[in-house]
Amino acid sequence: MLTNHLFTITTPLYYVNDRPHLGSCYTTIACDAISRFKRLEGKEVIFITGVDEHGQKIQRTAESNSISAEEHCNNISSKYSELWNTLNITYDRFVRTTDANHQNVVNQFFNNVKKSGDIYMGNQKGWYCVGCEEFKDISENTERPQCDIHKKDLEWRNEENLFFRLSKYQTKIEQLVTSNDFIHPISRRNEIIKFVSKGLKDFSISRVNVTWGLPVPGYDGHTFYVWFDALLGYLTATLNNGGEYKLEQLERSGWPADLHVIGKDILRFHAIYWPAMCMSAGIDIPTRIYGHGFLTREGNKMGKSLGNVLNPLTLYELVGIDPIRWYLLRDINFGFDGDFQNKRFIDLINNDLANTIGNLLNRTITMSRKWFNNKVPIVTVNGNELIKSKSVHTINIVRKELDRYNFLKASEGIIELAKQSNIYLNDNAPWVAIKNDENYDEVSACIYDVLESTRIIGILLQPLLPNLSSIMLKQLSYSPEKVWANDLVWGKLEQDIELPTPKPIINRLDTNIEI
RNA sequence: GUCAGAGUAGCUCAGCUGGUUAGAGCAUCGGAUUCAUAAACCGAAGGUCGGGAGUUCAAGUCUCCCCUCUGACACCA
Repeated sequence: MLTNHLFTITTPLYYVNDRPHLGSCYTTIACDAISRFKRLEGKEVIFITGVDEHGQKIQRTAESNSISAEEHCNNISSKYSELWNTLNITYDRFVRTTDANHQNVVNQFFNNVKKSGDIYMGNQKGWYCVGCEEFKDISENTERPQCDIHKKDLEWRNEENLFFRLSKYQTKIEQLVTSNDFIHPISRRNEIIKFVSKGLKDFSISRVNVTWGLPVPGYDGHTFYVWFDALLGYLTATLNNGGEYKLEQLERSGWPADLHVIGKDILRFHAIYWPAMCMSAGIDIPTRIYGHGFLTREGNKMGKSLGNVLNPLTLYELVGIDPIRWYLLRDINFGFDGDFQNKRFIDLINNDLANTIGNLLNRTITMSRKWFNNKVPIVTVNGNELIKSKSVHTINIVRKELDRYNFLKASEGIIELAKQSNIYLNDNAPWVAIKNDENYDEVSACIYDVLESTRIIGILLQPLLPNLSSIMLKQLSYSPEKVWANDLVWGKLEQDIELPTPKPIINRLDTNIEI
């Protein structure tokens, strides 16, 4: 397999403690946009997503709902896959850490790491919060410490755990994280560099009191802790291509991942633990880690306690997929935090999609049909070069920015072309010119130019708004190819072909709706 | 607490190595138009650039102090 034609991208494996929220949607939609872009650029993409299903927290949630952990995981996992299907996410693999094959991969990986001499038995002791399920960094001499979050007394625990020798990889990890392209965005890279420079400590990879997890081979009572379970899901998913689940098969299956897209909260584990683990297991390390920001709502954190969590499914049923994607991709600077604002959401959709782009398509097709026998005009004179050169310019910008995962800049470029096209129409006023027969050829050229720039807008929107894009192109009687290089050429719209009656490509949102 | 980043029009942000009247989009108001989803187009208003001091012929842009916010500071799925 020609690996340079492959592009492997992953979302995090979402923890199935609760149903999916807008944050996981954001990550997944970003990955979807990247995947679609890469495919359009001619790559063969392996788009991996999935769920992380083990751990005490899940066990406990299941218990509180009086169902088995398996049942709980099945419920929530299907909520995820169903949501991705509803949102038309083009994922190729959906991995569950409860898959039998996953255990197989985990065992192989663990054995490799063990052979490298990087596993040892140690003691994990400290103040432990049952609610948080973690050890707190509080001095041993503290009397009756409490958990800040749960306001409960902490328990002193001294637990036998297996450890991974992360400290051994200090130098290699330092080199890795300081290299230019490994961690994005740069602000986060600096945090990681600083963290690593303070010295890496070994970390525990097993738990003794958690039954809902994968057993560690050779160590009775131990189950793998999250990082030696969940992260390996990427490998399991990569190997899920009809072949054998052998680590030796990874390289010809699309590993290493070209891009792990994750939330900033788990950056350290992906940028430090994970590559060190891969080095130890003798497999290639991923090429790039991209930590994106979090979403707030009207300036506040989204959370159950505030009762302001935005349910993606509700939002979808209210406005459809295009507004959601447009808002997340065009308004949030990928890599930074974003704020979801009701008013801004509505303004953005109505302005960009309905008014600027939608109306451009509508008015241009209407004119073309009205004056050219329901068809695309036949051009006999050269049009103004302005819109053509503007289009070519926009194509370059959008491709360049998408290649950097800068959806915001790419979107702005597209909007700019739509604005220029609207201005071009207003400046040339073909509806005035057409009243004089002498201008017929000139008007043909003008309308064709704008139909063409609108087609290019439709093509460029494919990775960002696949649904809206396809509606636009259908109205322009244009069928795009799988790879967009040939579509992104001026003059591809056939002349003298029928144009159907245009319909609004998206309805304006009522400015009074509450999301 | 320590370190890092940020505080510029109502909102979201641009403003590279200091240099003429501080920019954009959205929101607001006005004009004009009708091909179009009362859309597009043109224009106006709107900022003592967090506060204070300093360097300089000149500071949003450099230095110092203060205030506010965000993030990191190891086991947070």
